[in-house]
Amino acid sequence: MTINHTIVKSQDSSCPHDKKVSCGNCRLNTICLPISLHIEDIDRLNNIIQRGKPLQKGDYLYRANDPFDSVYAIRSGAVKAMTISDNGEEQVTGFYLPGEVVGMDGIADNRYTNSVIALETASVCEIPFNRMEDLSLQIPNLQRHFFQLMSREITQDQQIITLLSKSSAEERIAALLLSISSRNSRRQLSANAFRLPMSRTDIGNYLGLTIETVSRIFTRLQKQNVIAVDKKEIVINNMDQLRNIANGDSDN
Amino acid sequence: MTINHTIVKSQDSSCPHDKKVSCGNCRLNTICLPISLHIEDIDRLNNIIQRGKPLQKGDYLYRANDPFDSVYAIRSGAVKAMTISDNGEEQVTGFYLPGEVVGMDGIADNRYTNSVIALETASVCEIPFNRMEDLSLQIPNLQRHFFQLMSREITQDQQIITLLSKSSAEERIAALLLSISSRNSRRQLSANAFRLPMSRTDIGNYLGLTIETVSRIFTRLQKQNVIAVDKKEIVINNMDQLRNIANGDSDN
DNA sequence: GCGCACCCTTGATGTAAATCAACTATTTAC
DNA sequence: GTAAATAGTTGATTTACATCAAGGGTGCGC
Repeated sequence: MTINHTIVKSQDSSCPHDKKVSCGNCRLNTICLPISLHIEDIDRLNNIIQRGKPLQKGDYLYRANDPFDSVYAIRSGAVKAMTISDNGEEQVTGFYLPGEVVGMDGIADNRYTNSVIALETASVCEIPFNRMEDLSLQIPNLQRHFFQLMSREITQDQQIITLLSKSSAEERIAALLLSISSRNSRRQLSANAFRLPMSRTDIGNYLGLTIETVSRIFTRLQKQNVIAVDKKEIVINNMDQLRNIANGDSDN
Repeated sequence: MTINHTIVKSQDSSCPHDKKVSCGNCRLNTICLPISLHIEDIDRLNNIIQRGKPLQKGDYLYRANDPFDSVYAIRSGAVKAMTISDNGEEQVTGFYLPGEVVGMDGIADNRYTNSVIALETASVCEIPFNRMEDLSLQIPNLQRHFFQLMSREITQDQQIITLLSKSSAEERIAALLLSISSRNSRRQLSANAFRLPMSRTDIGNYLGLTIETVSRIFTRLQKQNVIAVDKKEIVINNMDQLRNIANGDSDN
């Protein structure tokens, strides 16, 4: 466990020497920070960020109804956010990969509405929100950046709404694979071969499908030679066709 | 037309004398402004807001891909937001009633991702976003307020995701009716009797259902004596049962 | 190294909502 | 005021996915 955790960290975090991790030398900073931030501003932001909070698979980063005080940038690994509805059913509301920021649902009512759980060993940068707000008053670019982050979360959620409202099971799966692919390539990882950090159950829950349907779609896409599936390892063999499928202009 | 428009305005806007409408005397200001704002701050906000832009039914407030520069508070009437996906299908992403703020999807990329269309005669308060940002640097409560507004949009979108992912047609319709009911009551209007501003087509599109299904569910709920439907007029006869249905603990 | 649990796959059957179709009511247009 | 278009309802049929059921892999604990 500890070994595995260390390995992940040294592979994925911005710097092999843990104590020295800072926003200034983090290779994810083009994703998670405003590009236009001055060096001295990055330092000021870096000073309010708390690190060294590695999560093991299944650990909660926070739980729904916990009092809100921070948002978190994922530094390595992956997490899922989920809500529990009145009747006790879980709904996965998102997957968050390195460079992405989670927790903004908590701002509205000063309580998180989601719980966030590590899908694998993960490390995060905690950004205390009050301090970030104060700093935003002095660094307009930072204020703008957080407005943009939240706006992007809104537009992404609306894309999921469209997916759930209008798309077939096959289209949903294809869209999820493309989303992960493009987020990987933004982090300079392969767009064509990657490991899914989440289970089939999580995928089904997120996309409004049963686990059986998810499994069948993976099998079908593999038979069509669009992807190759080996457990959680995915290879996209035909990106164009996968895009066609996601867009519903499939030829079947 | 003009007559109808004038009537709506004098009924629904904060002040019968149009020129004198201001945030300070608007009866929606507890909904759309931070409660803790000082009077002089309200004036400063009021000064950047642009009014007198009444929309007729079917008018666009803005279109997807228009450059973003403002968010809009609905003053009277109702609007819908919708996106058009790659394959040309429309998806209604939200309905906005008086006191609610639309347009925050545009912040992320400086372009609106949604189009916003009036469902009936509607007037709006335009809030130029750059000026609001500048003002936010001086009024921390205003900055916080916008973070909260956007956070609330996120949590609401996530509720829709859950609805689409997990709920039956009947549950979806019940949830929409309850949502409109509670938003009406927040504006001191009846929670039990109201007029739906949107068509069956819009409802179906929003909830991921066909128009036929929407119609059948309305009929069914009426037969169960949960609601009474007359065209767009809705009366909720049994609020508790409607809530039960929305929560999926229905007795059928 | 064996057993148990969990995750995933595959097949058979059921069902809620979509689609297809016909009709009525309401609004818009001339 | 009548015609045409638009919006909504209701019924018959189809279908995509859920559900039910069984079995296979893989990994973890002892």
